[in-house]
Amino acid sequence: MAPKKGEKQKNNKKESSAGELRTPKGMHDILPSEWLWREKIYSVISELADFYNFNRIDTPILEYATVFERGVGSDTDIVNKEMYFVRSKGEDSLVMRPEGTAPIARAYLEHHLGRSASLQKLFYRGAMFRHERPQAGRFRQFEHGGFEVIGGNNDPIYDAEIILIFQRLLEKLKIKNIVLKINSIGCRVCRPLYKKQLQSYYKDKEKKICADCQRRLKINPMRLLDCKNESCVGFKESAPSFFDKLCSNCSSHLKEVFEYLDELKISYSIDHTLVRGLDYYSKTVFEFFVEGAGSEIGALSGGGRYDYLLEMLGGRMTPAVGGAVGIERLITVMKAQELEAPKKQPKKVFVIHVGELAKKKSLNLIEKLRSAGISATEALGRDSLKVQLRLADKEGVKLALIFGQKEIFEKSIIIRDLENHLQESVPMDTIVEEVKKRLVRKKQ
RNA sequence: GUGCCUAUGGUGUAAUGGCAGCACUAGACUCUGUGGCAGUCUCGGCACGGGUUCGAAUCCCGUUAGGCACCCCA
Repeated sequence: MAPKKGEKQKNNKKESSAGELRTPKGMHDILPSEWLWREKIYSVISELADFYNFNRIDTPILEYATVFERGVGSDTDIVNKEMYFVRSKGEDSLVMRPEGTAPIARAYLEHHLGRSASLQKLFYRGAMFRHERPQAGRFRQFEHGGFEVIGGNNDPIYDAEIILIFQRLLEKLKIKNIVLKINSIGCRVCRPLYKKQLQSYYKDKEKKICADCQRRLKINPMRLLDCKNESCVGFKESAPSFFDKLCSNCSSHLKEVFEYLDELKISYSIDHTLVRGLDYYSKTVFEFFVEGAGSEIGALSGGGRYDYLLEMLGGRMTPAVGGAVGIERLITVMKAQELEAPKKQPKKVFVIHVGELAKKKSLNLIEKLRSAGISATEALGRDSLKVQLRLADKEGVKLALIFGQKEIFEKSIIIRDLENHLQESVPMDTIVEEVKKRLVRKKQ
C-alpha cells in the first residue's frame, strides 16, 4: 500500500504507560477503502488542472517559519497557535506547513518563475499540518488541493477562473447544495479607512461586545463582523458596510468579477461578513459551503486574491489569486450526501489452478496475460477450485481461466464465462487471442 | 485552549447491577475438477486504569479517543 508521503511521526518515546501504538491525535491512517474516495478527487483535480492548463508544483512539507510568519501573518491563529515546529540538527526554525499558498509564493520567488513566463498557473495537493482540536472534517494532518494564478495583470477574469474551477470541482464530484459566498476586503487604499470607520462605529459599544471582540477592535476590527457571539451579532446589522466604502479600483474589480460569474451562470451570494483569517488576502475573497447534510464542517473550499503576498515575502508586488479545497472535507460531505462510493475497476480475468503442477505454472501464465495488457488476478494461496471460483465471482471478474493436470497434458486451458456459465477449452498457445476476442465481445 | 456528549467482535447493533447475544463480514464443511443460493460449524468484543458492590458492559472517578458548541479554518 502506498505510504503517506514522508511525514510519518516518530514520537514513540512519549508512549503512554499503556504502551499502545496508535496514530497521533488528529492524524489518520488512510486505509484502502478510503483511497477509493481520494483517488476519485485526485483524478478530478488533475482533469481540471489539465483542462484549464495549470501545472503541478510541489513544495516541501517543511519550510522556514519565516515563510508563514511573513506570508500568512504572525498574528493569525494558524501561525501563532497552530504551527508544528520541528526539532532537528542545526535548522531550528523549521515548521510543518500549515497551508499551501505561502510556500508556492516562496517557490515562485526562489526560482524566478516570473521571468520564464509572465503568468504562472500552478496547482498542488499535499498534506498540511495544524495543531488544532480535531473535529469532523478538521484534522491535524489534512490535505489541500489548490489552484493559483500568479503574475500577469490583476485582471478580475482570473478571480473568476479560480472560482469557476472550484465550482466545477464540486460539481464533478456531484456535491449538492453548493453555496458560494463572495466578498471584497479591499486594498491598502480603502481598507485602513474602512477599519477606522468600523472602529469609530464600535467605539461607544466597546463595553457591550465580547472580550475577544474588544481585543480584535484594536488589532483587526474586520474580524468583528465574523463574530458569532450573541452580544456582538446585534451590532453587525447597522455597522458600516465595506461594500459601500471600497475605493473605485476595488469596487470596479469586484463588479467585474460578478459580471464574469454572471456570464458563466455561476450563482453566488455577497457576504459582507466574509473576512478570512490570513493576512495576505486583498480584494476578492470567496468560500464554498454546502447546505444540509455535511454543513457542520464549515467551508469546503476557500480562496481569494493575494496581491501583496509576494511583496511580503521580499519580492516585488505581483498580482495573484488562488484557492484551495480540503480533501477530507470533500470526502465527509460526499459520504454525508450518500454519494455512491467509488468502485475499483474489476480485473478482466481470474486465473484458477487445480493441482500442484498447475499452481507452479500459474505465475507464468499470469505474466503472459499481463504483458499482453490483460489485467489478471488470482488466489494463488487457495487450492480449492470452488473457493477460487467464489472469489472470482465476488471480485466481479468476467472470465475465469481454469487449468489443471488434464489441461497441462493436453496443452489447453478452459475459459469460463462467469456471467453465462459457458466454458470452452482452447489451446494454451492461443490463450491471449482467445481471451481478447471474448473481452471485445463482452464490451458490445 | 474552554464547555457538553459518547465509547460493546473488522462493521452495525442488543443486553438498564446477575450466563455478553444478534446480523453482516471473514474462514471451514455439506460439495477432494466448477461460483452466486441454502444449511451446519468456527474465528473474533465490553477503549484503558482505578473505585463502589456478594456480583459491573451497566453506577462513580481518572485517562485516552471520537463527536458537538465555542475559537478558528479547508
